Amino acid sequence: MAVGRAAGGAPHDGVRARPHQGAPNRTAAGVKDVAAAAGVSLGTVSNVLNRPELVSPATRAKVEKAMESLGFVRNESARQLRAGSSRILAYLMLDAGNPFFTDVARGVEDAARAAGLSVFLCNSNEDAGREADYLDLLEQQRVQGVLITPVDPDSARLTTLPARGTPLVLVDRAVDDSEHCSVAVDDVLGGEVAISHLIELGHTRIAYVGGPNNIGQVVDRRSGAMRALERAGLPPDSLVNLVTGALTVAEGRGAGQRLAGLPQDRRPTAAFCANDLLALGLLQQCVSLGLRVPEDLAIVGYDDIEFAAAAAVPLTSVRQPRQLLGRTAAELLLDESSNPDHEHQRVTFTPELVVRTSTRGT
Amino acid sequence: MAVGRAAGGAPHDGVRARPHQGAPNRTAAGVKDVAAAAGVSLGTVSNVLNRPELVSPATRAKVEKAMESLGFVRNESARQLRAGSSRILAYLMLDAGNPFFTDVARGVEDAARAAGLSVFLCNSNEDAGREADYLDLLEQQRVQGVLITPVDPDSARLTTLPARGTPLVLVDRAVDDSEHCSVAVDDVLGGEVAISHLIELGHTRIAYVGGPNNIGQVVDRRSGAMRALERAGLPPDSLVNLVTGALTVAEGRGAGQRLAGLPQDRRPTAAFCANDLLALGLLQQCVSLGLRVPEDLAIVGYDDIEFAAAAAVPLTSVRQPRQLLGRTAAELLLDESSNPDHEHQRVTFTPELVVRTSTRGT
DNA sequence: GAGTGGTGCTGAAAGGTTTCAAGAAGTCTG
DNA sequence: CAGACTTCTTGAAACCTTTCAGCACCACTC
Repeated sequence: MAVGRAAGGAPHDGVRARPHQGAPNRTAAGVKDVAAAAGVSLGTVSNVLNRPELVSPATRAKVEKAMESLGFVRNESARQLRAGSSRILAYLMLDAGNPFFTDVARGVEDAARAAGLSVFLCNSNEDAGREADYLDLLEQQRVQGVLITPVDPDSARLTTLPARGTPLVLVDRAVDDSEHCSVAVDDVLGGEVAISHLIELGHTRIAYVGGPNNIGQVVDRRSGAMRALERAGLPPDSLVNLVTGALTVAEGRGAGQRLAGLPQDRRPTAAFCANDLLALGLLQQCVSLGLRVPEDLAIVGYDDIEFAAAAAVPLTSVRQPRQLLGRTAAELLLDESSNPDHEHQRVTFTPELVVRTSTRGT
Repeated sequence: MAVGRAAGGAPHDGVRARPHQGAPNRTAAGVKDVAAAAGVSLGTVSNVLNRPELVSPATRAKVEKAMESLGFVRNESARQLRAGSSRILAYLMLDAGNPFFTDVARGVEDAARAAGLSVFLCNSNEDAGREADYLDLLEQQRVQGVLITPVDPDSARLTTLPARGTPLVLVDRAVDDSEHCSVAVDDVLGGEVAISHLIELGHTRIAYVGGPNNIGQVVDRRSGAMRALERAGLPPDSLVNLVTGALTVAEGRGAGQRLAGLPQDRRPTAAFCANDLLALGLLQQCVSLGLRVPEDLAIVGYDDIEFAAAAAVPLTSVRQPRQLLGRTAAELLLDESSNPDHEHQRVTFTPELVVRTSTRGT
């Protein structure tokens, strides 16, 4: 058994074991037992559970008392097997550690709750294998529907699921097919807005920090950046690619290290990061290596997470309507799973640049 | 149907509807269909699924081909109903938006994955009602076990679940009973360490920012703070309580507003926050209202989340072994659910003070 | 060639719930 | 008071899988 270990290495008061009073674990009471205890039939118990209005108040009370005293807990597997429907939605997130996605999740939860459903969160952690495992699991569970911000938007699984009857809505990712609903923010536009802002401020050598390149958001935001350059008549190599292994603070620090290490005449004067986690890491590392932000390096992030405004230098960022994204996606999913005339839709929101000190200075 | 709305209010390209090719939705193929297609019996298909080594390679291949071509997806409800066991753990988090808990969740996931199980994340969002709903749901789902950071550690549900056969491990909360395993960090000690640090720096009027008071962590960290005062021979009213409604950045800002509004001779010279989210909000607000940190106000946070180091003024904080916490909890849960000789344990880790600019200055 | 052992497959039962057609008891209506 | 409704309750079937005792077959062994 694991033993208490201190954060700092020194052992603390550690483990205290106690006798385990032999698990009662008697097989749980079922509807049958409740029926017997209440002196009614099995069907009546089920009615109390599912259509209480059909049961006379007296009988209902009897049954409910029996349930209470037996500690009856309905077996959801059996219910779902027979009834054929689940009361659960799942949101398969790209990175649960990124506040952007937890904000989206909050929107999902609100919408689901309003419809009387519960939400299970799953975290693929930017790993295609985990994503695939979770999709298999969710399909086997026969959940009502799946919301997903995919690692790989071209995965075959994304089409087989809905083809076999599990509705699936793409979140923060638009796909140009007619297989799914999707809810997204225009990432190309977001990239364009960010870079245009930097160009207006006079920057002509700009780093794009993001990766890996199989993540759609990374690619789209870069193409928006390229579009902005083109529009401004700047050559494509004005954008210096700094490819990261993930969209995390740690990777941002790594990028900062690389950037600060460049000779000053080749170093970009501004950086646009594919998300705020990268931007915060980059910012922190650059500042600690002695670069001034924004004088030596202007930084633009993406997502405008709550921490962006509280950073060492408040971060200019591209804001997305996070909760609305989640709410809308959940609503589309609910429509798809319950409305026979459902039409797939692609909803696109517009991002908005929030300018702060990291580009504009004080 | 929801319509695309721009983050900034201006409509964008909005919705694009496409015809929905009449859902095939043919009732999914079951083992029976697979058996028929492969020309074997039902039991054999089940064996291929669960004990492939009992089936001859030739037959197995036939069956697998049939599964493939029929798009067979095992019905997990039926499996679980018959087999009686789930392959899922759940972690019911206090606040999915707090990076501390997502780090814990990562540790849980790693341990579960190593044991071949999957994890569903649920978010109570500091709401006792939601927490209760989720516990009901999870019990009905008959998950293998539940990890929980409870809103209310004294809730009756926390004892009925294990009494009825669903193992439950408390995370980040030690309870002094013999009903559960628990994994926690010594919050009293953490509070004491934080305040001792401030006292050493000469502070004698210190604010404690945290709430609501039904959250165990808030209470424990405060009693640690009181203990430190006592030890130093300072009167109890050296600690000024600033009660918040939740442990969030927004509430931290609110507290900052209140704090900065105090006349200078009554304003505390230091603040200890019940977590880093509060501390970051407090820091941001105070700085923007013109207070210098740490000169006018020293700040200590709690959790040492990744963003603490990247804050406007890098934050002194009390670090906890987050992933280890999750991993250990999951291991205890697995032991409880599979080892008949399981003994409940209470594992306690030691927190560690990480000193940064927000107290010590540059 | 009768017995022995092993391998691979079968078929029916079981698991806990919901559903539904039908029965029972009670209430009106004329 | 008969008939027509209502209102409740019942019991069996169905959902899809896993499990397990047992059967068929084959290859050996003495």
